[in-house]
Amino acid sequence: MKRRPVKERIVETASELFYKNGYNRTGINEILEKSGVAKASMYQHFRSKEEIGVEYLKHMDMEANLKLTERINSQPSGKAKVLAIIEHVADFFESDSFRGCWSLNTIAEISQDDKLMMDEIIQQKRAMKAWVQRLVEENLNPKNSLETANRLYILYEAALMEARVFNEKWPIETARAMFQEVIEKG
Amino acid sequence: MKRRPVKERIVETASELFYKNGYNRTGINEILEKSGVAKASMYQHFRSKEEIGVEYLKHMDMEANLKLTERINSQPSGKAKVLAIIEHVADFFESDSFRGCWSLNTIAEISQDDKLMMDEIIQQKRAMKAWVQRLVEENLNPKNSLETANRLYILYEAALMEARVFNEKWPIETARAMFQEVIEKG
DNA sequence: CTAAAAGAACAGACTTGTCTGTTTGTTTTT
DNA sequence: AAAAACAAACAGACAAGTCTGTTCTTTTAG
Repeated sequence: MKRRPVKERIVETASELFYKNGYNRTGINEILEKSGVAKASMYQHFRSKEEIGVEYLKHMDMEANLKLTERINSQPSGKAKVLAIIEHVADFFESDSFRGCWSLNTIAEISQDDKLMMDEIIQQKRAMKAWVQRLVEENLNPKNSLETANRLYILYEAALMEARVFNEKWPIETARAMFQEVIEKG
Repeated sequence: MKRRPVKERIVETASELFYKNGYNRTGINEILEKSGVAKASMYQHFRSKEEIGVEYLKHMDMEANLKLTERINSQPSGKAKVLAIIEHVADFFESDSFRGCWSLNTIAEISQDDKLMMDEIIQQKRAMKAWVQRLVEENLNPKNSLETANRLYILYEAALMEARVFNEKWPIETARAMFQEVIEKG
């Protein structure tokens, strides 16, 4: 049986551990043990832990974007496609590994000087905000698409964050109700 | 000149450092240097770093609650008192040390097993949510005070979080606008 | 078809530094 | 003189990253 490439194994193992236990609380050695990769091999692919951290952020982002895309594609054009954002959060919450937003978790841990990771996080947040705005423009007819997108975006973020903090579902329900009103009025 | 009590000096120094640089990235020794306290003295007052962490959370909470109380008291009864919550966030954002919510920053860093700190954080969040609900009940006449409070609460949290992530003011403005609509409709 | 060469990946000891927390003993304050 | 605070060495765990050498797999050449 052939094992998967080293780089993939590292990123996947690191992603699990970073997301579950945090970036700072997860050591290189633990990642190496769990992924069955030798240290020297790892440092062939990554110059530093921070580089693995960036790949972790990208990996999580990609997976989430795939799922969100599916959710959106499964809906007819119009309001339903926008609402899919909140349904996506609800799905995410139901998964047993749910620990909120990887970006927000990570940003709280690292130094502002960790440029590589900071830039990736900000970029992901801006991309998500832009995505929401695109969805709004394509599926709603709001007077002010930026304002509408801003509202939906902070509701999305709040749902994700608060569901994690309380480990309860109500923030998602609350956000969903507000989402619907913003969409209706749009 | 008489110095302030050791315990206070530690909590205040730790609070600055924990909030600015993060809990995990701030070592005991740095706190001791900056506060001018000897290690042995410190361990007379605290059994562990985690205990200092709890005091940090309480300290930040108290300071913020004082300011929010002032803000609320300076407003006439009615909608203005509820809106004071968002004005409080705006104030907080303007302060140059602003780094978002200390609780949410900390929860991302620590293990779920750190009972002392986790409990303090959850308790603070529940207390804030209860405070919002009390304000709603005393100053508005909503059909459903819990639902209204939930909405205002997640908007408050979103404003705090997103203003920090982007280091931009728009999330607060967006939240303020939504706040007003929730209040009007209530 | 086989054997040598090359390139990955593996194993793990080691360096350097950081961290929390302990201990012992001295100085300051009250 | 008793209590509090100080100073500094120490212990032990753990971190990231380096280095040496071994094993396995694939490529290449005769």
